[in-house]
Amino acid sequence: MGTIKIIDVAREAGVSTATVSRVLNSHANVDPVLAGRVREAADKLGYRPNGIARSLRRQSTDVIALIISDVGNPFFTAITRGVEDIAQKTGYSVLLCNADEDSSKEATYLAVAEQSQVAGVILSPHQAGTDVSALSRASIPLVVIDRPLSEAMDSVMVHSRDGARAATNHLIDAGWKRPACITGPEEAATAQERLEGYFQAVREHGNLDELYVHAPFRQHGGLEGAARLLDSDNPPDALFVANAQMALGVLQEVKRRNLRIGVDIGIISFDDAPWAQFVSPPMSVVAQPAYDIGAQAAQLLLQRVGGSAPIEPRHIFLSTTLIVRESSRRHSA
Amino acid sequence: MGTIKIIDVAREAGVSTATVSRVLNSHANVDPVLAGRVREAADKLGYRPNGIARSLRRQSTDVIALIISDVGNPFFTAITRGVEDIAQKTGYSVLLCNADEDSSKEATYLAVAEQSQVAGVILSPHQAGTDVSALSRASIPLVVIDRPLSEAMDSVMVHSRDGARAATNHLIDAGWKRPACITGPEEAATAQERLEGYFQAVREHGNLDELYVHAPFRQHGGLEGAARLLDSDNPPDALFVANAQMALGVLQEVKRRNLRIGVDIGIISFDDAPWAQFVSPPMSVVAQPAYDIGAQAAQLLLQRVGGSAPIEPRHIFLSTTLIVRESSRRHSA
DNA sequence: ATGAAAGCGCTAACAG
DNA sequence: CTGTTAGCGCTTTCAT
Repeated sequence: MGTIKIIDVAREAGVSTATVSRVLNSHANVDPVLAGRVREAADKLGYRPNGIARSLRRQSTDVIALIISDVGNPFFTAITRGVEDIAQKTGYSVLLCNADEDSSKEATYLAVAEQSQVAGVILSPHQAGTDVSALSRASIPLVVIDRPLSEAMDSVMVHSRDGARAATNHLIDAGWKRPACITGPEEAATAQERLEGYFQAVREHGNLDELYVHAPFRQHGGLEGAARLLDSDNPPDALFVANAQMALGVLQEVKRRNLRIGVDIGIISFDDAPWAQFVSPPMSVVAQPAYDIGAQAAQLLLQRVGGSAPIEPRHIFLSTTLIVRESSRRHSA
Repeated sequence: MGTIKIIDVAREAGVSTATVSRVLNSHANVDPVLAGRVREAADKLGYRPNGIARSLRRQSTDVIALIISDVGNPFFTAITRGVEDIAQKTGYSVLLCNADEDSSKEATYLAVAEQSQVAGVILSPHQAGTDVSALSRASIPLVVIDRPLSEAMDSVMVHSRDGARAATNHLIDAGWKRPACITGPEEAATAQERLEGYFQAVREHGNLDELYVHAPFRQHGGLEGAARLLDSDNPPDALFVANAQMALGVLQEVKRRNLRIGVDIGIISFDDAPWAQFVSPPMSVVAQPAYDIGAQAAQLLLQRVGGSAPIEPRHIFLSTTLIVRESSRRHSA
């Protein structure tokens, strides 16, 4: 049973393929009678349009690709919702690609996006150097989120550095004496920015050591980072952690060492994960407006797709919010 | 600057398009010299294959679609990793689609999958009645996960009922007198199964009331479910919660009411989310082998895609693991 | 081993 | 308002 194509419908309805195409795409100027016959025929035969052929001909599709760094990170899934909500309103489907903090997977998805001629892509680049030239050559609009790209592009970013600085300052104000920073891998711009924010705060307070480690943006990264820091000669008494997944690892290691959070050690992390207020003690965090990042990025992208956007790249910056809960407070033992 | 196509490369290299195609697809029997010229030309012109055209001609693609019920649910993101790891090994890309517990979004993605002729799809159907006939008509292999479909299909499922029964029994054995169940929406088979498991346990113990509510598989669902149950005349003293996101909502409501977990109320939930051991007190759970579900599903699918699968649908059943932590233990006040 | 040429299924000029 | 037809860019027989 070969698939039914437009010509089969045409024959069944006694019209030309052009007419079939017209009614199926609800073009104007089609005799209602013929239209009826066509729809009937299509129904009867169970005709299903071939999207590939259509795309090839039209040179366009109505899907956008969202390439995120890690599906396991609630920050990115929240972004996803923002993108989906906006895209759906406009009739676009969003295909999610999990680059998994891996440049080669990212490159694969970028290639898939390019070769399947998606209408546009939203990307959180693994590194600033990520090569997106294929997209521009194919004139596929791109908006960059979370991490900047060396090339100028529409983007929506967060003032990570300020958030990190605020977090660290909060730790110091709360009475902790040796705050340290567990940040992401060196190649990640957000990791650097958060580290810089930490540096700023520490320097503002003078005579404080700069204590930090780089580690993967994952639970095990947080665990390892905490272990390294805590094993050092003059260990920190407070930790600023660069993302929620790492924070879980930190919790794990802190628990293993039987350290009392709020007494032996203070903790604050980036990202207000759904669980943050339920861990013990409730985790203080620097919340990012994840949903908005997604929504705004989608808006920017859809404007470009629709052609209603200026030539120059636009940059949107969003701010973080410091949410103080318990893990960062200091109580004497 | 029109896009470079295969014929441009052919001209540049002084060969036919057929030859270009052959070297680019590393077919055998190509003169190394010509092959070199072709590659050089392609490089020089910056040729990028058009995947759409290729797919149209080949009538196939190398991407599989994974349609999940909710990206925000760590259970599904863990499945995603399993699928990705297997797919990648075989050279397939996986496109993730978030149906968001919504039949119409699900239908949209099913249509996208069909029309873009993905090699196969892995789906966690929103309802048993989800219409996948379009896929079969297009002979796109499908494997169903998590929730069954009325049609016979390759599937990988979990013995939810047994897990639920074990969880409830554990609650009873721990000394709780009025265990209740907060399960998902009625249309979700997993919600029903978990409820049935709860019923089984309760009935095995005789003279226990059957206390339960249906609610969305989300945090707010858990919150609302807990509120309704706790507001009833003769409220439960223990809660079996049907998924991790709901459990967060339960925690929220329980906290709001200042109920002491382990004293005033016992809790156990489905799914061992990354945060489960860090909430206060550590959450007892029924763990599902999420990664394996994904990996096995991908294996099943890839066999069909490769044609190396029997005609009859295969069904894989995986078991849950009861992990007792603190939230389900009972201490006198 | 290479090239010519026929489409894959659809849409959009262009004619009528 | 409808039909004819020329491709979209690529792969793959079929000849040579």
